[in-house]
Amino acid sequence: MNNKQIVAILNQLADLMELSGENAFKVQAYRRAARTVENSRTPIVEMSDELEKLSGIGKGTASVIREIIETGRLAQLDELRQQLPPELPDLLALPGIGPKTIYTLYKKLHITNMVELKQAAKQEKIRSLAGFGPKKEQKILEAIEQFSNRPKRAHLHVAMAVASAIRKRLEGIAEIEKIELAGSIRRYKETIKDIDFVVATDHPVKVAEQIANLPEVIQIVGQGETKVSIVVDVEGMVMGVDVRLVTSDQFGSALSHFTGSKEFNILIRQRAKQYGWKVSEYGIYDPDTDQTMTFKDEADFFAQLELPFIPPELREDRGEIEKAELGALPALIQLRDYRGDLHAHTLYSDGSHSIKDMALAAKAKGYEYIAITDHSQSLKVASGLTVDEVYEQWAEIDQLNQEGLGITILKGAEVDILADGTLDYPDELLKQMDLVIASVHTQFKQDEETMTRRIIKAMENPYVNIIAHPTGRLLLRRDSYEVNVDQLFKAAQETGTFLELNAHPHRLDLNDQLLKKAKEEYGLKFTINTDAHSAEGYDYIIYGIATARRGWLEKKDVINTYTLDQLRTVLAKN
DNA sequence: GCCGTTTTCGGCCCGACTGTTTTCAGTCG
Repeated sequence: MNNKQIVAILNQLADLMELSGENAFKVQAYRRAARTVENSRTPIVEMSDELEKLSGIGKGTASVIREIIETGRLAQLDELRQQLPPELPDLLALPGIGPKTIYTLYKKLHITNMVELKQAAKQEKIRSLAGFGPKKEQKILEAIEQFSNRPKRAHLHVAMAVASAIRKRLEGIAEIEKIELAGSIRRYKETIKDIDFVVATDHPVKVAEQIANLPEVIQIVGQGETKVSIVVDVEGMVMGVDVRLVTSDQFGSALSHFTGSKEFNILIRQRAKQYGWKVSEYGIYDPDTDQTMTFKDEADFFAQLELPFIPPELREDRGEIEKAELGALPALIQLRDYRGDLHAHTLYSDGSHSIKDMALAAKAKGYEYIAITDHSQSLKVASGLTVDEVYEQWAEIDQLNQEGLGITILKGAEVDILADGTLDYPDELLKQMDLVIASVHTQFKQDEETMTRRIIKAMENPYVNIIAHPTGRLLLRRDSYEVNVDQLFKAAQETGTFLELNAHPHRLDLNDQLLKKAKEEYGLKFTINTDAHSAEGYDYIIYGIATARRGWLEKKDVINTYTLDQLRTVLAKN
């Protein structure tokens, strides 16, 4: 029973309790406990005796968790499952429909799934219930309609593209004084549901009207004096956008409020409470003086609570407030610290530019070095290189380095880790490379033990420097393969292997939480690479840096910040 | 169910918006 499984059971319990009309705070307590387990450094199984020490876990939840650990199930949950129709929780996914509504519909009209709900709404059975009316009924029908074709979560780079198009529009509205991105996109979360902006203006109604009339708008979800919610279509990318309208005096507190995360905001409010104050998007209210303090800048808002500026990427309730209080926030890595990309493909395999073009593009970014790492021979779909082709490529690299392009090109390869953990090139070839990346591209379905052993075996090869995209996930498309990350991190530590943070917005692998864990518990160093398949691919580095920051990484944790000499030293593994 | 520099009871983050209501409940972020 791992932490993830325990989290899933606790959350299911919370969902079902909520649906059966249970006290909302009780539900919240289980959700909070689930969160604590999720963020726990050690496997919960190993600390069964001291569960009550964890914040948010008391006697009740502790015994629930113990039951899960010992029996693998939870009687309370099984009971709720018996009482409630199995498809009822699915209805929670409908926008605008919450647990209270679902519970009432179930109790009064015996609605148990989406089909029955649609039928009841169409037959106008819902409007007669107390607290319901024709509009609510209509909303339910629309929610079901939109459910299948509403905007889904988007990859970060897609959301960024939409955001920048909308930002340009906002910049054209005369009454707007200041614009800032907020919400999860400002925190660089790996996928984005909708885009938040905070805008300063003295004419909110006028501004709201102009925003609602932008050419990209395909739906107006809501429009008030403080907020416009729209759905936009930017070159086929459909996303929800919320624009919050405040005065420039309120901008600082509003920006913090709408940047979140939700959990971070709760901690901020609790902190304000210690001073006897109340925090809202409009400022900090002091009941003693009946005054609301306002803040033009976010930093001033934090300062009022005796906190330094906390970078948005850290605002996730992972200990950042505690560290900020002590003045011990990490000095997060920045884009300007980055000296070169160590994972790039060319025309030799499945890239779309030549070695020279890739090198010159890297130079144009201000890089000092770049590693060419095309695929290895068995990966036929990506035109992996035979041994002979590798030698050909090296001749070209030698030639270019001799010509002197103003950037050093390193000889490398992204070598497949075969199903049994052996590598796709002989050691004789690997040992001549400046750096060797190893990665899994096949046989994703292996069980955890096999997969873990497979990757560790590759790390044990004396010539392997880097494991690329270590968990193999594809965001919004494919879960990571089964692998024991603790064993992986331990092996990386013992063999001196660097784990990659793959910056491609479909991957971002390792993710933020694993980076933090690997750094804090195993003291690992990392490499951030874009896995560029074209010159434009280098641009994704911003997502790699942002994810590293979310993982609390500093300059010293990332070998791409090293000078060429320092880099060569750490790559000379043996 | 959790928690305590307001400490073992009575709170639990706060406000906007919507739809149902003549004062509020549900949902969302």
